Amino acid sequence: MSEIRVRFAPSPTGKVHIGNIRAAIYNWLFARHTGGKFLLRVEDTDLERSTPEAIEALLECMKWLGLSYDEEAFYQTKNKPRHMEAVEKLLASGHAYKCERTSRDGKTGEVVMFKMPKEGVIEFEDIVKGRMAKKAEDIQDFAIVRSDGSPIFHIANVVDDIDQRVTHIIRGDDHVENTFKHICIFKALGAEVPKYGHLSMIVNQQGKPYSKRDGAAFVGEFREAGYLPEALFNYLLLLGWNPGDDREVLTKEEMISLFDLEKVHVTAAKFDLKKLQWMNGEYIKRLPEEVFSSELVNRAKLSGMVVPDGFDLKFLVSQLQVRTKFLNDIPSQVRCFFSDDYPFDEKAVEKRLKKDGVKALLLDLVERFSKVQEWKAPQLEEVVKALSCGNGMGPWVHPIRVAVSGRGEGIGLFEMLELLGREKTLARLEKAAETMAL
RNA sequence: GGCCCCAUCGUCUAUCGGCUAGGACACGAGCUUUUCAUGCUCGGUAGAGGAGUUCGACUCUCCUUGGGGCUGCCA
Repeated sequence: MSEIRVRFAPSPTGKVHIGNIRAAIYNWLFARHTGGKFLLRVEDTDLERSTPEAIEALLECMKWLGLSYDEEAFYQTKNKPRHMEAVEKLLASGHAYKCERTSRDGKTGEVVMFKMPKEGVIEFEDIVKGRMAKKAEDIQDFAIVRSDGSPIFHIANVVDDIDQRVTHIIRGDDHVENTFKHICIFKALGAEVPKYGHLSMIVNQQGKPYSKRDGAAFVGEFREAGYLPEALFNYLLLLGWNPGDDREVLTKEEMISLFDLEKVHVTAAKFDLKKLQWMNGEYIKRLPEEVFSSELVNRAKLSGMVVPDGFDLKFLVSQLQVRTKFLNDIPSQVRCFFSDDYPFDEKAVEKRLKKDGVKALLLDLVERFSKVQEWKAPQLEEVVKALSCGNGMGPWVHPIRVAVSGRGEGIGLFEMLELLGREKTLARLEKAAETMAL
């Protein structure tokens, strides 16, 4: 058995759809699992959209997800001579013919048509869908060369697959019907027909193909929203495949060794953002502390913040990492630590500070906190505990939090105060008492 | 219209004829006697409908219904 070779063949349009990248993921895993080659073919025949920028974006996206490809990237436009060579061959052997035609959008001219067999059944064993069959008579002859002389997808795709010696074509479900046509081209060209595996589509809640109207649909958008590539990769993989047991968060090694194309689902899967979000949180939790830490510093910097001298970053990280679902949430979570210019959440202020007695309470706390010997979370907690007389600390905790951080949520309150330090804490409590509390 | 494909909790799914139908997300309740989380415990919700094959069907067959794909000088 010869080497397994699969390919990912996107048209670079600037944005990579999640359905498309899932096909790439499956191809990649299949290649890595079998020890075969994962090839990249850029189907750049649409000169309008296939700009260098679009190609760059595509490569960047694959790199981000860790979809490393073998050999050199193959550019479809560069293979045009071979496409036309194949067309000549088909013309010569009677598998194709020229004919005058008018296209849907009114173009008239001579095109080359592929001649479908008029009888018999075209069949193939789809690795994910099983036996597929279609009567040849149900498929019309179809164009393979435009009136302007350029080769059409069907012929280009098949010839490229022959030239790249692709053994397994793993692609979206929307290509099943094309497969019957393509098989005929392979045969007419005297080439070996590759194996096929068609992947179901990712659909929205209504069961329609998932598109940008349904939310983030392109890889770049998930990246910008603060998703980790590993989380997106893992989630997309699970949309139509599972290892056969209850494991869901998998390492790349596990994915590679467990992946089985035959166990990929035939049915369309609905995209569930909530589960992806959960998955992302799982990956953030698993991030090495120093990686999360530098990510935090970077994002703070990008938002115009600097870590103050002597700040206990490690402590902040330990508190923040478990509760971060999106890397993008980091700036708003750390602002109150790195800057005195932090925004106040209207609702939180209204609910916690604009209440009778809060002003007196905050001033009282300033008194009590200023007497604390050691500025550490447990000691600070003692102060509030004493005030609450063993009842819930809620009435004290909430106003303090809003006063010192501007928000109704965040890391543990006393850890927060410890990180802020005595000086800032007291100043902020006082200021809130003066300016906002009743 | 024609052709092809599909059908288990709200969602992703396990089950390759023996099921008291399991897990995860989401949701609800509780605990961790401070928020928000994390963690843990508990809970509800599923086999589209109808025939058949079989001792036995969610699993096999057929029909109905529902959904999707394709039907381009797009890819």
